[in-house]
Amino acid sequence: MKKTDRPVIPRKAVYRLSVYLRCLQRLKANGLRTVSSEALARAAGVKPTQLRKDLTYFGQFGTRGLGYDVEQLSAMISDVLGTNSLQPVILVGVGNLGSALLSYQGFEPEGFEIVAAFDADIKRKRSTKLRQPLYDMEALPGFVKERGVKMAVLTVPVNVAQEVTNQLVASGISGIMNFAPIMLIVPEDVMVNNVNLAMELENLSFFIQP
Amino acid sequence: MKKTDRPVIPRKAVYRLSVYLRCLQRLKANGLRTVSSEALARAAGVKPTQLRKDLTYFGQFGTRGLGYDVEQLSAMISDVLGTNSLQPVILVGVGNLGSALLSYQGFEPEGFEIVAAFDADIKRKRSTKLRQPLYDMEALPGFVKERGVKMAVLTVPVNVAQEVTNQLVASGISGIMNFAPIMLIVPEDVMVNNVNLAMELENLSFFIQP
DNA sequence: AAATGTGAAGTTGTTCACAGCT
DNA sequence: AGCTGTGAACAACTTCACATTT
Repeated sequence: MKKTDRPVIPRKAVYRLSVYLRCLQRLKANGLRTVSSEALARAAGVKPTQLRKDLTYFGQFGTRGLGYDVEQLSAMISDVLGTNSLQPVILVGVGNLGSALLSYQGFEPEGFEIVAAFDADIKRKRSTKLRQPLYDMEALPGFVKERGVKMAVLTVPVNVAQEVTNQLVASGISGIMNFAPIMLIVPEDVMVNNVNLAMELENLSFFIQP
Repeated sequence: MKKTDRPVIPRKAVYRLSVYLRCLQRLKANGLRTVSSEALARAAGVKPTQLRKDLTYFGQFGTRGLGYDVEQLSAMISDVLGTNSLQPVILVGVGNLGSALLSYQGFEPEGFEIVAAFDADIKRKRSTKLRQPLYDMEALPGFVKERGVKMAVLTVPVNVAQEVTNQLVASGISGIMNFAPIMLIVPEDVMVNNVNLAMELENLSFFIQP
């Protein structure tokens, strides 16, 4: 049986769902009750037809002649994305970037909470004052199982990234946001999202060249 | 005249170039001199044909029957990406995420240096000890011109993101790495790369749902 | 009349198959 | 013989055109 029981949905469409959700939140804050695909698409920076097509992957939510109910559409997107309830996330690798992300407070409002940090050498890292508890790697499997954590932020050095990933997978983690510049090898049912800030800059660098 | 005098290159191909470069650096560190498209592709997590196709956008760099020269291919990619020399980058918006990125030391080895930070209210932000000088927004145009800065990291609150973007563009910035969850409106010759960490988590969240 | 939902057409990006070097 | 380079086939994604609903 394939992983894709879900009617095949383009990954890009799911990304845009996140964008739409943010736009809807702003509209809601401005007191708007309904919005047309044209208006929402403009706010999201896409074509109206794309917005409508994206939504049809998940059902029908609009009213012809009228548009979409802001509240209702927000709710449905949150529901689809699984961000209706605060989801616990762990962070592994409390180095430079890791500590930076631990002190970043932008996840909570979006439905994610970094509930704990893990590192191979917790003594050396104690200096930094963190909001989250910091544990040794061996505490990982227990913590993940007990708290039912599904997602992890991986900010370890590249040379140990695969090894740590194996531990994460063995502990039951099924989603990894990977900051190490390496293609992690994971089982089919585990999802990896690669994020590389330097790479984003390189990409910019290329496209702005004279 | 179109912006695309450059033979149209898929943006994704440029991203992959960054991936290849990192793989090549590891190979070089391991003492390898040449590499086949198959080996490099495996390391990068893509198909060999895709790697070869990507490279042909920029020229011919391999030797048939032999493969690619690691050193030479690295050099050509760095050159294409414009990361041969250290590029100065500024950061605007020294809030939570902004300070986190300022303390992140992962850019320098990749060819980028955050040379200064800017904020609308530098007095309130003085508390944090930064490696980089912190200036008021009004110092921006002068600094950018004087130092020839081309790229900026934008980490201001979403409600002022567009306004600050306009200032950046007016000052001569042509590449923006935008962390605010909003589609910035910029002239055609300015490039924006959107990065949203919460969105990456949402995306993960969707795909790992049972 | 206004705006959604959607099959079909069009576009872009990926993979194949094999010709062409070394 | 081995491996790259590439036109052609294929697949994925986007846009169009318009039927459909309120």
